[in-house]
Amino acid sequence: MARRKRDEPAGAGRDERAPNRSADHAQGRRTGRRAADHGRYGRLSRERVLSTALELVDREGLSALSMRRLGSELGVEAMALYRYAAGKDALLDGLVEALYLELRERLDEGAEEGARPPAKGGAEEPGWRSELHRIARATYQVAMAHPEVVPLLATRMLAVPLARRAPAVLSAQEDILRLLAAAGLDEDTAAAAYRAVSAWLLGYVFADLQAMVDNPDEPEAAFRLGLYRMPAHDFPELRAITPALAERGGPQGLTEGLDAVLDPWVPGPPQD
Amino acid sequence: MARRKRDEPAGAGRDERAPNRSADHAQGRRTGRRAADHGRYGRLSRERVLSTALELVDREGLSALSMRRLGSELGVEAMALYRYAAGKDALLDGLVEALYLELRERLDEGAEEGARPPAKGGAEEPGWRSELHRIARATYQVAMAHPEVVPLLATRMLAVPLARRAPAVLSAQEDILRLLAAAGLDEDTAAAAYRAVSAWLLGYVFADLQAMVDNPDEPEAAFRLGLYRMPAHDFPELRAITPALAERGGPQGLTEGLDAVLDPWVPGPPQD
DNA sequence: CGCCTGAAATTTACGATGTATACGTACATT
DNA sequence: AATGTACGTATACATCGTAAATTTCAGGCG
Repeated sequence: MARRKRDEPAGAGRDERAPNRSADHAQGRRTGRRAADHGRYGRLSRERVLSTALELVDREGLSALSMRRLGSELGVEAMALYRYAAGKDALLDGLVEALYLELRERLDEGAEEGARPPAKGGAEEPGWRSELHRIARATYQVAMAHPEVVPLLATRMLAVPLARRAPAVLSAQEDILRLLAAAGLDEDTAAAAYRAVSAWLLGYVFADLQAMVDNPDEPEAAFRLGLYRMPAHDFPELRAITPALAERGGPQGLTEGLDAVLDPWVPGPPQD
Repeated sequence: MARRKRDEPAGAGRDERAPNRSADHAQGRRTGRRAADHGRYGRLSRERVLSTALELVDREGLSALSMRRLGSELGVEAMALYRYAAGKDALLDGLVEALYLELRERLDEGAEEGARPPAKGGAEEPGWRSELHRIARATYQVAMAHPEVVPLLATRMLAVPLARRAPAVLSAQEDILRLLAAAGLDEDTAAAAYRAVSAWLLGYVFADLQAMVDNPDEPEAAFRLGLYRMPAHDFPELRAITPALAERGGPQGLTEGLDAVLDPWVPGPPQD
């Protein structure tokens, strides 16, 4: 019962502080990397664990992510990872968090341009809608940059309750809610609109990533899509439209749909 | 090299024919169930495997589904399942297929009422929109009846290319496309509209199933949602709106949003 | 300097999982 | 009754997540 009194994992939970003291100094060099080596490239850290995991998943897919494999990728035994993520599930949640951190980065770096189109003529806020679009586009970009991680967005969203999500995740949701409030929506309407927005964002990303390609190396389009194996006369519409479905909707499809989805909830005209 | 010449798994692929000849007769009884017992309750079949798997997942969650566990649920060794599903992934695809079969059932049984509101006055088809709503509602019902399977809808959709999907899946998609064609959309518009519809359906279901409850047994609502663990002043909007978010949008939220999502693509007025 | 302490990473071990391969067995057809 | 074949079992293996104990390292203190 007197377990875990000392030797507690440092940042296994959602603790923000990094467990390495001098973050980037290539330390452990003093001894000339003699024994045990402490990982291939200096000490471990939650950040290093997560970013390496993200690279691995991007490169080889979700199923390639195992504790041992990630460990070896970091030059470390599997069990060493348990200091930085409480378990595999926590690691996956960490990947989701990493995506949201990247989203935040993307949003921040794109923030210093055309600071404010200083309110046209009416009493309408001009800012909130374009801000929402900006968020949507950035979300789309992040998702397309890490398609292998996208399933986790759905999976973990159904697994970890809102209140337990990483701050990076919550803050993205808070951003959207703030914009909806700026649009003048009262609390109940904002809740409905928020659900619509998040449903659309997620659904659109999934729809756009939908696996269409059956045989990637085939030069002929129809064969690439595997059309020949679709029962020809049973699904004529589907067969006819598959090539068009294989194109991506892109970010503008996202923002257009976003306006449409928002339309029932906001007072003003949708676009102009 | 000369492997698998005989003894091929019968229906492991997407083969439709059932491998048992007399489907429901409680066969194998002639010998008085002497030796080996052939499973606890008569022979195996793809249908039995899938429906048992579905029950198991509904009851204990996706992570409870393992080959051995499902085997023992059927009174059979794990390897026996490989005659009916080529592997675990194929089994998961089978679960998705089962959901679509249930969708089909639900649609068929609800079909014999108010056969046709016989075209009001104009040249507009009145039927396609309400049919789409019907499909949406049925989809919602199926998803809510099997929430543990819903993640698979996303996961497998990104994993198996359209042309390889089960007929039950394809036919559901074909249905939607047929309705869009009936609405007068040309091919390209129909493709865009179809993407919007499927994105919305999927996203809405996910949004509505989003895990909000942190501590189910708590009588106080705020505690049940885990609000106390959400950094209070960092996410004020989110915190204020969480209780409203905990309510489900329900099927009417789905159909309303569906109309909104469709609005940019269809010619006529949205509702009337 | 050498020791000590707590943190970081390793070692070892266990049970569970997916599945390849080989084998048995019962049934339907002849 | 013989036989071929569909169906299920038996055995085995590599890999997985992770609990527990152990070793190794870094740095503050005498």
